[in-house]
Amino acid sequence: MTVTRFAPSPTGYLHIGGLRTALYSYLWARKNSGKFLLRIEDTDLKRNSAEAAQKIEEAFAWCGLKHDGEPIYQSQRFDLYKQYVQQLLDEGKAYYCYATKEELDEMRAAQQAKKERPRYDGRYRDFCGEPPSGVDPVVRIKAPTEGTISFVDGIKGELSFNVQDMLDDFIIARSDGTPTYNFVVAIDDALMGLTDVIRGDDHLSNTPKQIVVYEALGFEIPKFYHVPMILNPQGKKLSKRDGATDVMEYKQMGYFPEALLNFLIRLGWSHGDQELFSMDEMLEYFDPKDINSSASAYNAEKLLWINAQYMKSLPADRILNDLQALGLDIASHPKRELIVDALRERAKTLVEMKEMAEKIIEKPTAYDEKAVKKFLDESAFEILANYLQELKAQDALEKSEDFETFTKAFLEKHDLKLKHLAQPLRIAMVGSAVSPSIYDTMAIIGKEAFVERIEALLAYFQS
RNA sequence: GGCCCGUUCGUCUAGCGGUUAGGACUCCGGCCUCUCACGCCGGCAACAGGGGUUCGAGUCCCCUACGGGUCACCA
Repeated sequence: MTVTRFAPSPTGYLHIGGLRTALYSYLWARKNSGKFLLRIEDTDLKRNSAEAAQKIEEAFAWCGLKHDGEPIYQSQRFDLYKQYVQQLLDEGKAYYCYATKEELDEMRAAQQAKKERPRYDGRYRDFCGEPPSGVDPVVRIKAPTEGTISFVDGIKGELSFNVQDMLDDFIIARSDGTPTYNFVVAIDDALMGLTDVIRGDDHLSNTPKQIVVYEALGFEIPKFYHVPMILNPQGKKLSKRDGATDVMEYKQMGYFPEALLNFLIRLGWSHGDQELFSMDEMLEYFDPKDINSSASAYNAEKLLWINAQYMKSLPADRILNDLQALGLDIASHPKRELIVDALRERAKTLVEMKEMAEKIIEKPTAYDEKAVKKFLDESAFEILANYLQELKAQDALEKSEDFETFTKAFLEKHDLKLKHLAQPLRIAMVGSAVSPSIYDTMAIIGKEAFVERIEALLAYFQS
């Protein structure tokens, strides 16, 4: 069975790059009817964690990514890790190192002065004398001192690292007894039954270290996939300064989670020429072997376009629901579906749609000067006054078509073209020369309010 | 600096030895049209450079350049 995981360190929120690797892991597990697990890498006790984990769960929930089982917190498994440290100690595969930080700093400085790679020199590797007093030792693992460590990366292909310039006897337990990252990752991945480790390629050079741990402990080595990073539009590593990196910010900005996921899956992965993928299609087509081996730059315009595509196709009640969450209360508006359908081809985000809807629903508080100047002359007022009079005499105008029929009859009767009337009516309805179809706009506003708005416009310019 | 990974239009990408190098976003034209959008049609635009291998190279190999990652008692 395929088992994958997402293993963030608690940094406070779910990063958009994290979401992409999580999505890849999620898809691969689900596609193979396997398991997708969540593990919080909080071995550094100096950092927060409960709150950060909650943020990740929140973002997952918004995106519809479900992990299997309860999240695993490394901070709660220290006893377990200690057993493995002891096991390696007992088997002679690890040892206490009494070198102080100062000593190590000195050693590194000397190596760098000689233009050598900084690495632990193994001074306590075979030490069996009397330990220096007053030093809390760290535990180091005995890494191989020569040869190569090779593995096949599911994305990058066959990889081979020369032990001499990658490894040293790295620390697996700090002087306070807490275990370190590369040690616990290997243990947890093995114990959790991981078959496929999909992670950012910033971890690529950790992999040989983790393989050392797997081998020392006799665990089976999983398959690795190192996913290239997401770059900012300038081609540099994506950072907070590049705008929205927190997944939940996209919710605030009016994006659909489906669109964000669609955007992220296409960043570094493709299936022929297809751009839009439903979750079912993602599950059908996704395979980590098709992930690109080079980094890709974040492109906000493409995301906006994808969101617009979802805006056009998502069901109206779903969109209504999301608008409600953004504070637009039209759940009981009689024309709520018409509002969505009139705006879904114009608004690229929910926030935009909310603003556009408000512009129609609320009566205009001002009239756009340019539009007034361009479209409201004497004859326009006259036409508007006539239109108003006949409109008031009409009853039972309800649907867009009703307004259209009425308006066309009016135009024909007075031998006018629509262009004489459309823009003046728009200004009356929304205060500017831009709105959806005037008939839809009329229907949304309703006959009573429509009459009032024309009257208001005429009154405003009579004084 | 050592090691590792990478390099097709501005961006995301297709390509898996023989293509007029395809699609998408952006941008620019045009059409549609009650405005704005949407949609449709069209256009601009790329194989980092240099060596090989081969009848033939974007595709395979090497070098150079550039970009990224990583070298902690962080994860």
